Amino acid sequence: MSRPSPILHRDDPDKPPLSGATKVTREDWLAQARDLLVHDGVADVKIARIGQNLNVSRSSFYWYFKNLDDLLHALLEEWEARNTKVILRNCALPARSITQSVCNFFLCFVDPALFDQGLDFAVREWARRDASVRARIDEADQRRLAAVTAMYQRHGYDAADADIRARILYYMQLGYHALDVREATETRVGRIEGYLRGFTGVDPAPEDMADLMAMARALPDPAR
Amino acid sequence: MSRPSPILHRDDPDKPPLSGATKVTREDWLAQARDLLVHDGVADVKIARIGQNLNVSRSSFYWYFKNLDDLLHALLEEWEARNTKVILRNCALPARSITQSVCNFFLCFVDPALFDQGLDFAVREWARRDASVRARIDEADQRRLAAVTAMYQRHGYDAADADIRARILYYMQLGYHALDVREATETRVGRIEGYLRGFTGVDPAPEDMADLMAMARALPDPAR
DNA sequence: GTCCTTCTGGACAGGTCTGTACAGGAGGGC
DNA sequence: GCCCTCCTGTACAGACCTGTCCAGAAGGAC
Repeated sequence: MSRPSPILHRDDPDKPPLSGATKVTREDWLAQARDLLVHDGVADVKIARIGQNLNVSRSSFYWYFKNLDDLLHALLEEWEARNTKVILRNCALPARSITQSVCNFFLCFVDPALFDQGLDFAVREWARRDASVRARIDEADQRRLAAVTAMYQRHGYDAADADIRARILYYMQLGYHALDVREATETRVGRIEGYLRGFTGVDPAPEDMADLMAMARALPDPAR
Repeated sequence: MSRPSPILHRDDPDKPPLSGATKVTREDWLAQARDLLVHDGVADVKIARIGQNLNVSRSSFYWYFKNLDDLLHALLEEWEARNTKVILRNCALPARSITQSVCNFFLCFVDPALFDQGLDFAVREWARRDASVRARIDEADQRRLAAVTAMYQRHGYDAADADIRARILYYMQLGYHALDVREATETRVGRIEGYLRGFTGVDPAPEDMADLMAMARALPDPAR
């Protein structure tokens, strides 16, 4: 039931020691809150619970944040700054073929250090009951889709075709995560050539596949 | 902010009048709870709030249900009996071409009376923090994917190709809904030929497109 | 040492939610 | 009319969560 907590500032040897009566930092509160947001949903992000996880009383919270809304707003800023940026960057990466471009797109999602899928999904869920969050995620989706569409167009797809393919690729990637699919890397790699054909409409070039395989071998196994 | 509530038994002229001191039925409690589950998430399904919406006190709830868990469990049963069945049925429908089969698949999601997307999504969200729900949704996804795969295979796709295409189709459909996309029917219909080509790998036959267009015109506009 | 700033703990009031106990209202069968 | 069953309202105890107030602990500057 319990999962590994994010490392606290006070437990991290790489960070400067805390001075005074300080036990936790603003970042500690944020990290724990993000953890709760991702795993249990917005409704379960509670000051009391975060404080308990941090082993610190709630009054500490009110030193760093005005109230719960203030903290949630900060998490939203973080999400906005991070996830969309990664997709835009990877879609803009130079590539010798559409196959390689699509691989670049996939890379966002394969490396947990890049695109935070859990956070993205949690924010999406949050948006269902908060119109302002909804507006921000709509805008983010549009920017991401535009980037993917432009990627296809750079490889010669006409506007209409690029639009459709971008949607299939992006929606499918979200659906894949909506299912919370857990497959061994092996399984995923085995399927990928077929996916690539499906997404590009062309057979992947041998050199693209070779690059991909080399990359895949370097990745950790997400299945458990 | 407020949305139209489900029609209560007592307000529905088609249903038999309530007798005795009865003000609401078990189904009323369930319908309101489903509404909250879909729009606000499990965490916000509260007896107090449902009772308020029904204009009835909480003690009524405890007549029909043992406790909150009992009600949530009933919602889960309902979901399981409904959504998966529709997909299995539509995938098994006879069709003269893969294009028509894919259209049959789409039909599940286009008609809100068939597959309840909101409920499916809400259950998926719920599964993130409840292992038993997670197990049930995993099983449902497997059964659905198997049905889509079999559909492709019936039209001559080999096992590996059918598997990939089924996943692209199913994941993409979920992703589409994860985004909560709202497009005018016109827009969707305009894109559909491209989607069909993408999902089947073949050009849609004119007669299939004609059938599709006839059907599309009969549908209500989901955009607002 | 002394003061200052920064941060935390404990206590309090007020709100929401759950589950239980029990009295009573309103038809239906007789 | 009378009882019986079904259903609902009120009241209560207990859990949990929020936001505020204020005393005080623990380094840093001097």
